[in-house]
Amino acid sequence: MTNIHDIARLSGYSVSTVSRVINHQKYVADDKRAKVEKIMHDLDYVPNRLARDLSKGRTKTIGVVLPYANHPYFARVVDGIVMAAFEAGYKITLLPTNYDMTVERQYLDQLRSKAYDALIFTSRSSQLETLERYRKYGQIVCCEDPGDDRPLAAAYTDRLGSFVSALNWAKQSGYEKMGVVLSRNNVISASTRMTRQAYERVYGHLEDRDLFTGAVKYEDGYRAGAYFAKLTPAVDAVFANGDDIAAGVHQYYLDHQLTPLPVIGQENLLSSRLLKFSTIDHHLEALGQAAFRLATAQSTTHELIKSDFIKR
Amino acid sequence: MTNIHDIARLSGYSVSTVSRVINHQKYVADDKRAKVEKIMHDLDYVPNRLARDLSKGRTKTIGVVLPYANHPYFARVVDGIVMAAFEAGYKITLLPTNYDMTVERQYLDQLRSKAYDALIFTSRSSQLETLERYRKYGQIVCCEDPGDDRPLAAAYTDRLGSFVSALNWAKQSGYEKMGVVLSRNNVISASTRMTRQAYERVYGHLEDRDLFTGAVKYEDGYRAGAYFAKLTPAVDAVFANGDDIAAGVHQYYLDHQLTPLPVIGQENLLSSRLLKFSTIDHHLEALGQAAFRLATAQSTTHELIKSDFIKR
DNA sequence: GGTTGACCTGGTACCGGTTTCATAAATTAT
DNA sequence: ATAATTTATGAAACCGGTACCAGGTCAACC
Repeated sequence: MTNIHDIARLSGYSVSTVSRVINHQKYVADDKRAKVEKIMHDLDYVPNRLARDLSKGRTKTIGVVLPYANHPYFARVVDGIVMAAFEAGYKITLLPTNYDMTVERQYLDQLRSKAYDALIFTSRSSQLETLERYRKYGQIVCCEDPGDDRPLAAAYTDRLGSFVSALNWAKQSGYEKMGVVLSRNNVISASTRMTRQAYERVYGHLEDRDLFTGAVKYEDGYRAGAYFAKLTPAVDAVFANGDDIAAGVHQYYLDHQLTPLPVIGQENLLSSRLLKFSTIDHHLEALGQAAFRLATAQSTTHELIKSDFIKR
Repeated sequence: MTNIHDIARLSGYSVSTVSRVINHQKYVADDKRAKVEKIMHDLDYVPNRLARDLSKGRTKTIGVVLPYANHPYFARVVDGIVMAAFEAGYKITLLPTNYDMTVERQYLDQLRSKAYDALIFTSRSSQLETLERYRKYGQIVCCEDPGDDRPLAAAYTDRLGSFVSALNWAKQSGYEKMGVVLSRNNVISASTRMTRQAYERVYGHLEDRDLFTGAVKYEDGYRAGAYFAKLTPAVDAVFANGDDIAAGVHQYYLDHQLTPLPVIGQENLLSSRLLKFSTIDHHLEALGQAAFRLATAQSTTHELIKSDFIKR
């Protein structure tokens, strides 16, 4: 493989000069520049990116931590990140965790090892304190509100506000008893925390029996539908953590000739449009774009993306 | 930033020994190994990945070329790739092209510059010849059948076979006139080529007026629905290049109180299950996994993933 | 007792670039 | 005419590792 020294030797100039030509810097005589460029072209030479990155100490690569790739939420966020990164000439590496803290830690160590300039956590299993400890090795962006006193950059949607809007609307629509579907029932998940908080604000204490957890996709929603269909006292409507999950709940009732249960979903996916139920659009592409911007900045700014409640 | 030389100096041993400790090689005395490990730990040392990769000449990173990230087809393929890569300790970088050949060329040049060990083309705009020319700089996998005599690795679904099955079923079901929806109406797209081929085999010549092109998402399908609703002579059914697009066609007819038009989609997405129309499951995750395996091998093997036609 | 081979260690070239610094010539300013 | 810049170029250190090779110790084997 031909390298910069070969070009230097063959052209008769120094590597410094060749480097200047490669990087389009000034202070190279026109004739020499032309000659070096010709030789580079003739030898089919391309500078080695690794050597460059090592020398410069940055990779122009950002790692995106997510549980798994094939989920509408993450797909939309990633799309926003990838688009913004493309515009800015950055590369995006996907880092799946499957919610494994150990794996997350490995990615944080890769940040330490300079494999990425920054990490974006679209979801996390580790404590925020853990992320903060790695802050000194590179920029870290998380996609939730980490609280004011935390030295982390953050881009997040207005979960609490939009959840409260949605639930208020549900209450005013006459749904007295509201069921809830969540993914992870733990305190790490911002979505879970905000849902509970909004629920308490609007409906008061959330009874365990009105809550179905462990739902990440349509089939889980279908199972949730089966659960709620048998529940007494019955719920009047269900607030789910995603449109496809809400669609599952809805479809279970349809498939079993029950009176359709009103559902509220999230993300404004195709399923909510097809089945015409209300949803919250979190503008996840915008979230991704914001997250990318923060990843390339060095601040610890927080950026709020407004969500829209879509009544159907 | 502390490096291997610091560790060597502070421990009193050579960089060779430290390197051996880092890489868990034998031929290091236990006491020295312990001392070096302690110093590495105390100094919070992590070896620099870039330096390592440069020295080794490989990155354990694979670039995945796709038009854009937020599309169910690519999301599923990428998911398969990412999972397989995770298992194998590889990293995946997403390379969006927006169908721009110039951008594709840039990614090929990045392969040349050793930024990736391999490239997977889930879609392409360039000619196959172009990809072949870059084969010598690294492994290249494409997700379509490149033909037997081409020196490219390939993983692809049985498009032609499954399309013929689907269209045969449609014909036998009494749909005499079949409309078709496609994305790109050019010869580069394997999906387009195979659809036309299957159509000719089952229905004969595809009339231009029975073809709607430029469809990549639901809204496009809806527009296609509007087109077919006005078409005379009308079509009896529509074969679309994706479930969400088929859903759009279907939904247009529903929304306008027309007799629902039978549609056949692809990918077995949620929309086809909700609206209960037939579809083809191309097992895209399996496709992604196969593509990854080929990317890390050095062969130019072809791998066919069987598709399933799902009648509904 | 000498040869063999496993074990241990360090020196150093190498991967392929960037960047600082020194030097000198050509311009420009005073 | 001289001082101060600007332009042009190369030598060499540096980024932070890996890997080959040489050299030395020590037990086993013939």
